[in-house]
Parts: sequence; structure tokens; C-alpha cells
Amino acid sequence: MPTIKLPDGKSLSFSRKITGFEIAKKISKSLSKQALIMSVDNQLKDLDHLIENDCSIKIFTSKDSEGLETIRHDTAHILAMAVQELFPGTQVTIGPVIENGFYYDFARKESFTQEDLNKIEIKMKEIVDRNEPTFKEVWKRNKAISHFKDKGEIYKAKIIEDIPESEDVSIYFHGKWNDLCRGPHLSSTGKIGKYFKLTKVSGAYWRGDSNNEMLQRIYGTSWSNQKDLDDYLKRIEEAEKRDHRKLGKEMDLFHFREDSPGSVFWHEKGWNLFQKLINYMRAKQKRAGYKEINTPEILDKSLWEKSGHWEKFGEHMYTSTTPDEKVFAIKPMNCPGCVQVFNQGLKSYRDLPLRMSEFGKVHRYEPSGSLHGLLRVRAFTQDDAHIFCTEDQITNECLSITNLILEIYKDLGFTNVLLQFSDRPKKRVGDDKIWDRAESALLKAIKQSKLKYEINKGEGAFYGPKIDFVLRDSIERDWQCGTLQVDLNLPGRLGASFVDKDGSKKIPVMLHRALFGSLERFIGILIEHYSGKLPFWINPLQAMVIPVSDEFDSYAKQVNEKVKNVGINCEVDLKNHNLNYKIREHSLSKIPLLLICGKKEVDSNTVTIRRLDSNKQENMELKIFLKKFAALNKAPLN
RNA sequence: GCCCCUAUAGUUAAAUGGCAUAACACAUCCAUGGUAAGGAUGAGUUUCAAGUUCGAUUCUUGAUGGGGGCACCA
Repeated sequence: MPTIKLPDGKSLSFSRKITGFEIAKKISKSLSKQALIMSVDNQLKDLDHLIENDCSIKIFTSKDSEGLETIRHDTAHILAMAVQELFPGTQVTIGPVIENGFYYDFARKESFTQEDLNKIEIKMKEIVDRNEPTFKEVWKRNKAISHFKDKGEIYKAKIIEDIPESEDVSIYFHGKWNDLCRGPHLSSTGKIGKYFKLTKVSGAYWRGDSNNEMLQRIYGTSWSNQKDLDDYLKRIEEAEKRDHRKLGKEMDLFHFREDSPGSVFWHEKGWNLFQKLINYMRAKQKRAGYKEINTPEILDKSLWEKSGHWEKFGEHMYTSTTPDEKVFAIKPMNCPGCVQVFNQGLKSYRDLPLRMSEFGKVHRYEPSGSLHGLLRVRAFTQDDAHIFCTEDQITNECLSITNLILEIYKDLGFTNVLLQFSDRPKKRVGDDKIWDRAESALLKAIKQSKLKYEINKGEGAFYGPKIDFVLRDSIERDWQCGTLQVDLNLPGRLGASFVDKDGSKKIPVMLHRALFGSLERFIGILIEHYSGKLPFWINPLQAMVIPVSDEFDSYAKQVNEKVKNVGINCEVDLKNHNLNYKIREHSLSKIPLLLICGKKEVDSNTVTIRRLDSNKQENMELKIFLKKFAALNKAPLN
């Protein structure tokens, strides 16, 4: 005689055991049609799960994330089903739901081709049409193991072997096909709908371990209706359109080439953007009390041994051997060099906190498969700084670093920032008491900043806890950029010290911090965030003067000179093309201002402005234009 | 590093076991124009190495780069 509590507070009583279906039907006809799964006392269950006792239940449809996830999970199952129907002998492994879709990993000798994907998709739709009933059976663990072994499903058997011996396992059937699965699932394959698409096939290591063999992973996306599927595919397309590698080429900012994979060849415009960002940060840092230094790119191997880098990161370091057989390493980080600058001369507690910044170019031998445009390179410029301070100063310093980082992100158009706090990892150096103090100082700073944060347990660096700054771009993607790390290790290793009030020598705490992280990477993010339409003040080519015909070339040249003289990057287009052509060309290359000069402008000493993404014309006296835009060209230093 | 895909002109693409195409960009000329492509002409190309072949840009193998993932991201 179960009494069922519903989310709206009402209860229903039944005189016998009852399934979710029946409850849904009782509530309303439309709900019973839309119902996909349910939760019983907050545990997700199949709709045909038999309820015997009093409980509270909630029924989910495709509008709930639980419902949509189940659709995706079911789609992954019918993917596996379709693959095994089409390619007998293929072994199944795991097939979880991921953001926007799902994947399934298969073990098969031959590789899946794009045509195979199309065939599989057709077969999946067939399975939906067959509307095979889905049901669950609970088996003894050992029965399941021998069942899958008999079928030749070695991977599945291994997965079950990892389940504790005392536990039973649930096996889901879609018609005859079955798979080990926790569930829940929809009541039949027809419920899935056909709003899915297989997107790509790739390799993936068994159990995510690169020591294991490689499986084949098929990715797909799945939705509850055609519109959501179309919207998703459109979003992917949109992201491709703003790919910084494509835009960088089109905008003539940089290129890559075989001679130096993972290193950027910056063109004039790209380098201009780069310098503008650096100059802006210089000004911000000067106000925040930083002193800028610069240290060598190449340092003797022995320093890297002393710092611990050689042992820990040696495989990612480039080295250089001189003709007389000395081994130098090209710096993968700036910190050891910076500590050497600190070590010059005696430091007093009065010098602390000492904030030293460095735009240091570092080289790291990244695995070839990880390289990706500007976002993952082998040579990059860090907007680095190291702050030497006492333990008492950690909280305040962290707070001002956090503020600096957020100001800079805001100026560049990023307001949605998430902090991630990482505490002590298993492999670490230093006393636990020191870790306690460092973690609490850092956490205190986060709490005082009142920003949203999450905790990544055990993800800290081996030398200290850290905060990472993750920013969200205009199409809702997250990028980890800034970082702030407390270092309890390096200053001691490299012999840094200061003279304290009582005259004794003490080891300072060192904070590592980067604002963007890597200038290269950040520029890649900026390009994608703005779809190439960079804000005026950092835009490398801000204006193009276009004469209406060559009769007005000399006026156009004069305008160009005057605009350049107020510090705006400007060019004049004297090419043999008509006005329409030039407007199209320069609009496509995303120049923010087009300055049109014809008879009207010459006569009145004006320019006509056409802004990017607007077909309005704005006539303005040249003098006023220069004043107005010179002001807009200033970096936003508050 | 691993799996799959891929490499043609400055760019984007097409084609072929036997003279390699187109569009855009570029150059020259004509046109002198008022807010997203005016016209004509011209120059320019098969990533590298080995193999099969009378002959390879095309087929095979390898290298290198690029792309999508996996792993890595100190």
C-alpha cells in the first residue's frame, strides 16, 4: 500500500505495488506520454521500476537535464548495438554521457571510417524504428563475468571484475542485445527519437592510461528535438568560424611553419597587438608596485638541477650544448632567473614585499600531439611575476594580485571569471604545518575577495597551493589563464634570504603569478572571443583611409598622416579599385574605422566614417575626429 | 608520444598513371567611382625521400607538417 509523495507536495495512495508509468498516467495523460525516467527518493530509476513502499518520486521528461542525459545515454547504447550488428566481433567497453552528447569506446582491429559512421547512423535510426523494448535484469556478478567472457567481451568482463564480489550487477536489454549498465534507461529504443548525429571517431586509451592499448572512440551528439540538434550544430559552426588560426591568417597577424612547429612567426600586425597588450600590462603593473626585470633565456644546467626542474621537468626542456661541451638549458620557466636577481645584494624585511615582473619568453618541448595554434605552443611569453614576501603578507598580496587580474580581464572584455583553488597534492615538498599556513592564507584571500570559487582537491603544485583564474568567453567556453601559486620550496633551494627585524636571516615566501598566463595563448582567446573584431584600443590596424577616386589621393594621404600622428594605426588605400570594392575588402579584414574622402570631405575638411558592422555614415570635421579617436585610443587605465 | 584523417598557386578548393584547373588575392592596362566584389590581360602550383612503372601530383612505404581526439599541460 505505497503512498507516493509528488514534488508539488500532493500524495497518491495505491493499493498495490506500482510502476512509474502508472503513476505518470494517474497524474496526467500528457505526462505519461512525455515521461522518460523518474527518481525515487532522489535515486534515478526506470519508469517500470516497481514501487513497493512509501516514497517521494519525481518524473522527468526531456525538458529536465536528467531526461536529456538519459536520452544521450540511450543513444550511446544503440550506437554500441548498431556497431555490433554491423561489425560482428567488435568489443564494447564504456559509453558515457558527456557535455552535449556521448561517446562509446570500442575495441576492433580495423578502424572506423567516415562512411562507417554514416552506416552506423542509419542502423541506429533503424533500431529506433524497431522500437525494441528495454528491460533490466539483475545478475550475480560471476554469472555476468562468464556471460561476457563467453561472448568474447573481454573488456566488459574486466569492468565487472572490478566490482566488489558481493554485489549484483544490472544488465540492460534492448530486445536481445544487452550491456552491463547502471541505468536508468528509457522504456524502449523508440523513445530516443532521431535527433542525434555521430560527429567524429578518434583514438582513446583503455581506462584513460597511455600505457594501455588504444581503443576507437565514436563521439555523437543527441537531443530531444530537431531544433536543439540544429542549434547545437550551428554553434559548432560558429566556433569554427572564429577559429583564431583561420582569422589570424585572414587578418595577417601570424603564421606557423614546419621549421619550428609550435612557435609563432608574428607578422607586423600581430606583433603590434602583442606589444599593445604588453605595454598596457606594464602600465598596470607599474601602478601596482611591480619592478620589471629580465633574465637570460639560457642558463647552465646546474642551476636547473639545483632548482629541481631538471629532475621534475627535464623531459620538457630544450638544451643547448656549446662547442666546448657545456650543457645549457633554455628556460621553461622564469622563476630560477628571478630568484637570482633577488639574491643580488642583501635584502631587508623593509624591502618586502618585493614584486618583480618579467615578460619572459620560455620554451617547453610539448608533446607533438598537443600543439594547437596559439593555444598550445612550444615557445611563449609569460606575463610573469614573482613576489618575495613574509608569511604574514601572503593574504594581502594575493588579494591585490586577484584584483589586478580581474581588472585586466575586465578591460579586455572578460567579466565572467571563476577561481579554482588547488590544495596540497600527494607528492609534495615541505612540512604539513607550512602547508596549513599557506593554504589558509590563500583561502583567506579568496574569501575576502568574495568571488565565486571551486576547490580542486589535491591539484596544487608540488611546491605549494595555487589559485587558477578561469574566464568564460562570448560563446561560453572556459579558458584557464591566470595563475597564482604560493611557493614554499624554491627560495630555500636557491638560497634566497632576507634580514629580519631581529637581525636573523630568513627565507622569504615566493608567490608566482601570471596574468594572462601566455601572451600567445591569450591573443588566441581574444581573437576567438571577439571573432576577430578586436576593441579599438588594441586593434593593430585601427583605420583605413579610402579616397573615393584617385582625384582625392593627396587629401587622403594628408588625412592618413594626421591620423597616424595622433597615434592611431592607420593606412591609406590608393589601389586601383572602386569604393565599393575597398569597403568590402577592408570590412572583411575587420578594420574598425573606414575613413572615406571625396569631394565633399575635401571641400569641408572633414572625413566620413564608416564603422565596422554598420552601414551608417558619419561625417566629422577632421580636427574633431582626431581629438575624439585619440582619446578612445588610450588604454583603459583607471 | 599514441590512434584516425590529411598535404595541389599567396588563400580556398577541383582534377588526373601521360600539357594540372577554377575562384579570390597579386601585377599591368582600361574605366574615375559616394558606402560590401566594374572590365580586360598576365605571372604563379602538386611537402620531402624511397619504391612500383616506359612514365607518379595520382599507387605503395617512410619522414615531416597540419587537423580531430587520447594522453600530457610542470
